[in-house]
Amino acid sequence: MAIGRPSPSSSQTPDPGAARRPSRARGIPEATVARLPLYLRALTALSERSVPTVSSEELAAAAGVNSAKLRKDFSYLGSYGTRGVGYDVEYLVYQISRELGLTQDWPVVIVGIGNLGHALANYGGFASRGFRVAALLDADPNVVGSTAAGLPVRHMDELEEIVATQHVSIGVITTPPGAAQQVCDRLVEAGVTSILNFAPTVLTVPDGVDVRKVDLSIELQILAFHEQRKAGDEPSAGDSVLDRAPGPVRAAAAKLRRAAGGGKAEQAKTAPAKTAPAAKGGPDDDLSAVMPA
Amino acid sequence: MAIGRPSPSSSQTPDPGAARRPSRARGIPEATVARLPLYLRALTALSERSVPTVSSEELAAAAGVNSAKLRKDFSYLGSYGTRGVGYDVEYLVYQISRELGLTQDWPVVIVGIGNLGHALANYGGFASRGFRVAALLDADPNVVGSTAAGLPVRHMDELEEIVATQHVSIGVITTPPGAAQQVCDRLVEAGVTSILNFAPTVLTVPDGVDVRKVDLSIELQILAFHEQRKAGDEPSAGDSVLDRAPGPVRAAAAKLRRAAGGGKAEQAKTAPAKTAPAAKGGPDDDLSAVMPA
DNA sequence: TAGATTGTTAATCGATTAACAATC
DNA sequence: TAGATTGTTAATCGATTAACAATC
Repeated sequence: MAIGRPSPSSSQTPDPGAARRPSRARGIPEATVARLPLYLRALTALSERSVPTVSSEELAAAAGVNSAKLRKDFSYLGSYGTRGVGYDVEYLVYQISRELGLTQDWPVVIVGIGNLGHALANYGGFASRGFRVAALLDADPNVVGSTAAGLPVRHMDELEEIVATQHVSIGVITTPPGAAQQVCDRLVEAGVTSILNFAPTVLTVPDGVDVRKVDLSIELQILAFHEQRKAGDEPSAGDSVLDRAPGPVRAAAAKLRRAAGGGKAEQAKTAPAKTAPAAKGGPDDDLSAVMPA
Repeated sequence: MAIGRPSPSSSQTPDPGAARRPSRARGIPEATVARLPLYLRALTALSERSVPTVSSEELAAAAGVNSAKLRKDFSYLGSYGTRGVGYDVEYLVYQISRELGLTQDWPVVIVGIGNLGHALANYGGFASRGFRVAALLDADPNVVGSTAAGLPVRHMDELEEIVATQHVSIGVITTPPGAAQQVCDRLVEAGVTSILNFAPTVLTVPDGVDVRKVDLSIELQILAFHEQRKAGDEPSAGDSVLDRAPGPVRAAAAKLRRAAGGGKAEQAKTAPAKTAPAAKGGPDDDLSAVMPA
């Protein structure tokens, strides 16, 4: 039960782009890339406090990782530290910023200005690091024309022109799930090659387009999984004696359950009736009939 | 870490293995747990279309993963498929739901009712799968008393009572970063053991408490990293000939740069002047002086 | 039965970590 | 110099994937 579970990729993105990209751009591992923003944030805080240098130990603590990992991560960027001394804060801020591409301007469009779109438009961290909201877009005539975060909401029809003239390469999708793929297609068609998806849908994109997703409900479900196991009386699924039984016993047990037909539905009271071919027992079935006492 | 909440699954069979179970709950890999919600979503869609069975190939496509991975994932749960046929949709929906703990009710508190808190309170996916907003909380007297998503915003002072009486074990933090750790401490003290953090801060929690974070600005920075490399005109950092040079050459180059003192600032125009001890050149320095043509 | 598809194996790949030589 | 701390190595761990025997 690791504390923090600073989820190497809280990103929760199975990185759809990674497969076809020259495996790892520049040889920097994805896991390392995902941590660079964390280091940068910690370094920025140190910088604001005018701290001149920091050791891997201190910086790692601030970023919530261990120091060996941090040093390994930095080793992919180059040798930016000084043995016996540590890292120069300002210098490292600059190097990581540059590595992440934050020394340039990234115009972004947000599509779907509902509650979440509003929240994102107002998000301070947006503008802070090179990202700039180029436009807010919505398909709903009732929303178009209103303002959010001081910007007018424009109609989807303007998408192509905005992307082209403002050189937008990053799009944020905050539409309802039903509209997400369609919006995604249109963004890609217009020239956007990186998409941050807040809609709970799997997006299909052509090669060369990166998608990352942020999914509240998935995060909550992962928490629930672990929470369920803290409570003490865990469901026994998959942890029954069956799991530790030798192969032949398991096979025999499965066969018996199949023959019996309805054992599972009995035990798991709210389970749907099993009518289809896959009606096999899971490992949490009552196996008292076939297991030695 | 044990908290006083009703046993979530008291109807389950006793678990003889619980006592000696290793830390990783049930031996299901984290990566697999993180994908279960994805499978569940795809299965739910199939269920709504009354599709009775699905093959690993079809389901994998719908979830955006490859089928070998899906079958491996499912193998951790048990044998819920039928060779030659596939998986029973309804049955699998139930099994995964139960595995994730979604067959029980999860009351959740949201702390910090700004734009994002509002958005989350209104988020449909929240209620859909066992999660229920038990309370909205804020410290600002101007916000307290207003309503969001039909619920009254209550004062932080009520936190402890709400958590205790409603058996809340999951908290969502949508406060400004400066308040996040303090709010987190208070949630933990009150008995919350799972936290979903939207504030851009690293939270420190005691053992037994899980934290997951959702961080827009980190996601954007990761996209920017990859985007930068698509553009074609990559910065040369870390990709210079130096990286491919043999050790001795690198060492010599570093030494020379150190002696020269200001080489880097020249080349990287916006780099901060290097004044501190760690003022070494990075791999993108101009090395023409020491590298063979 | 013949065809289809699962569940599992084993090879591979990538990420983490402790330890320590290099070196400031 | 002596102490401190990096950068790197190597061991380990965990995740992915293709392939295929088992079996419906």
